[in-house]
Amino acid sequence: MTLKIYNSRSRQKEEFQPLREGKVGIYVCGITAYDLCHVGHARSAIVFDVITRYLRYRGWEVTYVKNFTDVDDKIIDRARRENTGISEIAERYIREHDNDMDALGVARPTFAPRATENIDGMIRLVTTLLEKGLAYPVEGDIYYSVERFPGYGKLSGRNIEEMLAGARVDVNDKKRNPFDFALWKASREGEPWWESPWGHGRPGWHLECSVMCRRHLGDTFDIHGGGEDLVFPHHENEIAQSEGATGKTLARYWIHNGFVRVNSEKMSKSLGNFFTIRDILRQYHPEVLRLFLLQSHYRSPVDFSDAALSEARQGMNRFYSTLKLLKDIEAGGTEAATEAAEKDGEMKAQLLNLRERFREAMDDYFNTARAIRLLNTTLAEKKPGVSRGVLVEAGKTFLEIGSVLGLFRQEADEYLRQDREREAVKRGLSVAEIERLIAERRAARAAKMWQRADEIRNGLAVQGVILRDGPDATTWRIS
RNA sequence: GGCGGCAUAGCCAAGUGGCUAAGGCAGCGGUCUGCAAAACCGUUAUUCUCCGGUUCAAAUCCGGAUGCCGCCUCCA
Repeated sequence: MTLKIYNSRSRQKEEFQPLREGKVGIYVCGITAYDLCHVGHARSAIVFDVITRYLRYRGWEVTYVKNFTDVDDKIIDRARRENTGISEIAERYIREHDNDMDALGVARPTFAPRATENIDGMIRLVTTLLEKGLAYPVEGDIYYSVERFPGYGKLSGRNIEEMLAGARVDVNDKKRNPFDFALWKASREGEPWWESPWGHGRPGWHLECSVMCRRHLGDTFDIHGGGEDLVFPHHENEIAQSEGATGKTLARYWIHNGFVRVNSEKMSKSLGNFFTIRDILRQYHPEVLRLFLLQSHYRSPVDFSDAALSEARQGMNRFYSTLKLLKDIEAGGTEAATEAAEKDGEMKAQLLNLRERFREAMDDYFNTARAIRLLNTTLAEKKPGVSRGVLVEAGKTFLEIGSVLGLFRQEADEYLRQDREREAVKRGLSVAEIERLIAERRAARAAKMWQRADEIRNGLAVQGVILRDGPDATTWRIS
């Protein structure tokens, strides 16, 4: 069985064959550290987190590189506004980014290089491009000459003439062609600068990625990823720089994730329709956000809304309720499970099948939506008639698959407790008050005062508190 | 203006040539329960935006229409 990857470059699914036996190198464009990350960044991070987890699950040794852009116009602007240096700004938002990613359960990459740590490499690359006649200097700036690179546009499926015909290109008479882009910019007064053969200056945005991926992964590596919006011009320019300099293919497979939308529009800083990761994590468990995002295929757009998250929360509760049930069964606390039962064979087959079908789904260019459906389908398979041992095995299989998707990482009891407390707080309910009423109702029930008991339950139900009478205790959750 | 993507039930969403079109949420009926909840059983698209075409066979391929979105400027 082979893994199929949709390659943006060829616009079709291709069989994945790593360059080096048993190893995979993957580079993903990270963030520009000038503000808090929003749900769009979360999607990209989670998608590539799951991709690397799956590649590892499949047995490859993965080197995962994700960079930080820590010098850029926006960082400079922000530093100026806050009257501080760019490294303070970058440092702050890299830290915040890491906090958010940790909270989301996104594994740290193997390497997380920063642009400013690679200035020497960038200068060397620009020098090579100048020597090869692919770049030219103008007043301390160095531009890449897109016309000198024959393959320009091959990733995004454009050609220079067509784009020129479409107009809407910026006016800059320093450039020979409007699509030429800055490799190196002369620093103006008050801007950060580095010493270079062309005077004091700073790197253009695309340059860092060419340098950092090459440094960690070599001239040619397996997978290059990022958000859909990076296809043009960022990745196109990276190809021009890297392939122009080395004469070798930069990345063999290009993976681009689709956008998060809000009311059918792209979530973005400039539109102002974004939600930061931490805003969302105040309202929902990280795995709810994860489930929500992974329920769609990574290339499809996904519409973000509170209703959609709330729905994902229901799904997550269902999973964790089942995991709790399985755990209780393992602990021997539930009478339902027997030691051997007639449906064992069926369930075992189902579990074996689940692993296989999970792999099939993920092999089909990381179809997490299909994978999640499999979990749901398995959930629906009858528990009665299956023995304790097999149910315990089922729980383990779920956790195994969950570990690839980054789900079910928490103890079920703890998850459910946190969920109801979070939801109670969101609705302005007091946990202590709820529990007091439950105690009162229990007393009423013991005395068979059904009317009072129902009054309390209905009163709580109106506020969204659903009670569940168990054999020895009453538990509650928020609808 | 150029290039590209998407359209499947009340909502979300998989399926990209052939068994009865997955799954979730919501809804409805039932078992269970003091009443509930959970769980379980059953049920909810003769049909995939529309119109043509190819084929023995299409949600799936081709052409056209409509609608929505993205990239072309910083963007995950």
